[in-house]
Amino acid sequence: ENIFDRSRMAPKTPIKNEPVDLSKQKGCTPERNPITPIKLTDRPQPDPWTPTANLKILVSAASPDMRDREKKKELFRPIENSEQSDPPDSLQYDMVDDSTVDEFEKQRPSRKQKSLGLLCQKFLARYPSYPLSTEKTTISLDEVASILGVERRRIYDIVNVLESLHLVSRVAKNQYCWHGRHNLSQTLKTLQEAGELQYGELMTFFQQKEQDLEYKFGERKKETIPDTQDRPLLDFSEPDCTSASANSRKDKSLRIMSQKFVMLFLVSKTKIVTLDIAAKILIEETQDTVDHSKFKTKVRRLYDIANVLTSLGLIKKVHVTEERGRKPAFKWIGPVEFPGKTDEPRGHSPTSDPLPRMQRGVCAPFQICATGKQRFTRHASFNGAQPCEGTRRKVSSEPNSPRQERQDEYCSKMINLAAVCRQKIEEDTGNPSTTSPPSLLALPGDSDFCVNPLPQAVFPVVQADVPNLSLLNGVSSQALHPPTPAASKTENEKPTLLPSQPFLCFPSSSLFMLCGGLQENNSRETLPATGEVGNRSAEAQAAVPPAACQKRSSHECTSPSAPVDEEPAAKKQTMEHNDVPLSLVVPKKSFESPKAESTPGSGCTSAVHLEALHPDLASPAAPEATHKESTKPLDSREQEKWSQNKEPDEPSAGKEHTSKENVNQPFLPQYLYVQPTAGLSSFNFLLSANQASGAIGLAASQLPSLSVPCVVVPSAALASFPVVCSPTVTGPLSPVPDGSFTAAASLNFTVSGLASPPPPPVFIGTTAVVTPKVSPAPLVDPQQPPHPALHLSPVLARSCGAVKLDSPLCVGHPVTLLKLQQQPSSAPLTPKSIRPARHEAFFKTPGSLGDPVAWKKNEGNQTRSASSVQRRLEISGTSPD
DNA sequence: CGATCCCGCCACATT
DNA sequence: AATGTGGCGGGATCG
Repeated sequence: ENIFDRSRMAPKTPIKNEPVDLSKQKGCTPERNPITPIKLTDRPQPDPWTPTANLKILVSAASPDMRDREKKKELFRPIENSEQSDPPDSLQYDMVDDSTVDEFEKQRPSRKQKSLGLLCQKFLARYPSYPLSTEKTTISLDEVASILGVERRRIYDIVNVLESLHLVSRVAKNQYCWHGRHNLSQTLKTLQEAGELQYGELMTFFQQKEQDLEYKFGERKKETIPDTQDRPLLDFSEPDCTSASANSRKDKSLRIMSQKFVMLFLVSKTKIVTLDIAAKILIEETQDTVDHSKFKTKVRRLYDIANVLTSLGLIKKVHVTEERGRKPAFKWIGPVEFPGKTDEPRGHSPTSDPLPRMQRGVCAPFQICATGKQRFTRHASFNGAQPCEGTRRKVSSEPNSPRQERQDEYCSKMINLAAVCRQKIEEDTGNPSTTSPPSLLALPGDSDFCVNPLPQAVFPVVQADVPNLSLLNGVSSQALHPPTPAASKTENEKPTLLPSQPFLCFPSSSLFMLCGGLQENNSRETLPATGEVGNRSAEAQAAVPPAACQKRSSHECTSPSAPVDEEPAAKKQTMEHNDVPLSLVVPKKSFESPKAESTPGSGCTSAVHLEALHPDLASPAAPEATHKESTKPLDSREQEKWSQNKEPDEPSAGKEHTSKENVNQPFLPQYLYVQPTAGLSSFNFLLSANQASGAIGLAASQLPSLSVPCVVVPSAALASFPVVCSPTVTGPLSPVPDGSFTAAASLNFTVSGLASPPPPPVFIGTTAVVTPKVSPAPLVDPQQPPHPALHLSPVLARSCGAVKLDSPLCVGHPVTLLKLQQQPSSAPLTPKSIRPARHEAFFKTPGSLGDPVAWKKNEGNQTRSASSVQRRLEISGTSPD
């Protein structure tokens, strides 16, 4: 029947006249209904039992004219209900009862009948799970709403979730395109990958924590990255390439939330996620304070999402009994493996690039990049991610180290994160547009960065991991790539598929540690210099309200930070506590806390956060590359990259600096990301922790531009990408004076000329090291083993079970270590210290780093602006393809 | 009484 | 300005 409707659905003219309507109206006259909630509507109409008839009517109603929801609701609703439970209940009110009604009525409303889950089922029932490719089904929201007898609002809830899984995509104003589940596995796969990056550790942490801590080691699964962010990496949906913009608003948090929620399941070993944990994890930001209310709201939304997912047969409700008692939870009952790829036991298969094929044809949300068409989406949530075609640069530093591969990925991830962060920041600051606004920035460089992977070292080991990376890369790339490559000429970029990676987001907060290492914060001061350097950046700075930044920082600092010192213990405790809604904290706390300490000097304590990222190990490229190549029409450049990746061996990259030896040791590459706080808002820096201390300051002068350890990104312009850098060796920490550091950095920047003329967006220095304060001494405290672990990048974690322990921490709050930890942390830092942990060091540490990373920016800015337009256009564009 | 989550106000975006 | 979207949370139901 539905189908029927559909066919007809076309806007027929409203038939209002039809008999039915009349009856309805009668029954439902608004007057009464409005007030009395219930059911009047229901069965008021006597008429037709034939559902179809009703449908028709409804449909007609749906037509634009009708749009009144009220009417519709009332009218329509009945239909569905009637079908199901026919009893038209309605009525107790006599009036209503037309002929048949009578007794049945009462039941009506049970809430359940109106539940979103049921509604969703009805909705899904209308469309084939696996529609023929040929037929494209469009869904009219109005129509559906009327048919199902609900308000549109509810349909949005459903559609948003479906959209997050790409079962549908928005085509136009009130219209969605039904894709069915063809792409579902792909989407899930993508989400899984992204999820591992984002939440892997977290989940592990939580879950384990509950159960045993021990295995952690063993597992490999999720160790990856700390969740730092929440961003929707996946937004594949639209990779608006250019746009980036997007996003401005809060866009679809429901959609994003939905993806994240799904990721949680996919990442979870048990495949069971409790609501409270999900809520905690999903509450992004610094939640600290987490208001109870916020938590509550989050949970409510999760129920909405869960209802839809349940209807899709992807999850089911269960209860978990834990210490505290039984908690509501959901279990994933959907596919675990995803076809497209080969899965490996562990996980990823080489095929990482899932996207390509399918998507293109269809409305496919994701991909696009290649074609450049993409666009549907509205939100650009990830813009940040966008890759950029424009320009990327690589900086290479270290070529040879075996680990480079990882680095690449790592870099890419970072990049992604940065993008995300940027967005976030924007949002936070309230300056939504920050990025975009600056037209100036528009230059490619500004917005996004891309990393180039170095070709280099490869370890056998890596392979295992690789898959993930690759996947990620693929994804990210997709997302990233802007359709038009704009002018980047520089190196090769990959059009779409770069191996780029997923992104990590850094919280707005200031500092992060990536991949373990020490770090320091500082920077603020330095920032200015950089700012100057970057012309645009400067502007950007101006634009960006420092205040905002600070504000944020302050918040963070203050509230959440609280417990710092006792990280370990405290954390654990907290973890355990978590019941409280607020609990989110746990992770974050640790997070912040460290920073607090660390920053002491630096002005804002709050500002600095550290996080560890782990680079992915795997050399992503190979498998992917092949696939991709075949699949997409990538540019030669991409291929080049690929090739490089594939053949990591070659050192061709030539990077200078790092000594391989150093490299060899698997350090974790550490980066520091400094948020621009106060005045500096404009730039973000990343420093590699690893490098020798001196490096930074000295380096500047000494080092060639490339070598620069730090990266500065103009925050404003870029939108805040935070980061990125190549790690190098760890260095002892010399405390480098910030100022000096800065200077150096700035110099490099300039010198390097990296900055593309336009904006000097980003760069990465590899070599240098910065580690100021901490004593590098690797004294590790025996006692604090954990910390070290923390430092380790997630990667390590993977590789090493040991690390894992900490991982939780890491995940959540990698940061902490910083100050306090020093020792401990330091330990990790030092290669030696690291060593212990790393079994498979290579993976873990990208340490060697030298990755050449290239960043690119996109022109995104401009593009972004177009959002609305894009939406519409997008589709059209794609379709042709 | 806690778990669920319907309902729809209302802000913001798009037309 | 009208309409589309969708965040959000009060408060009703369910169990």
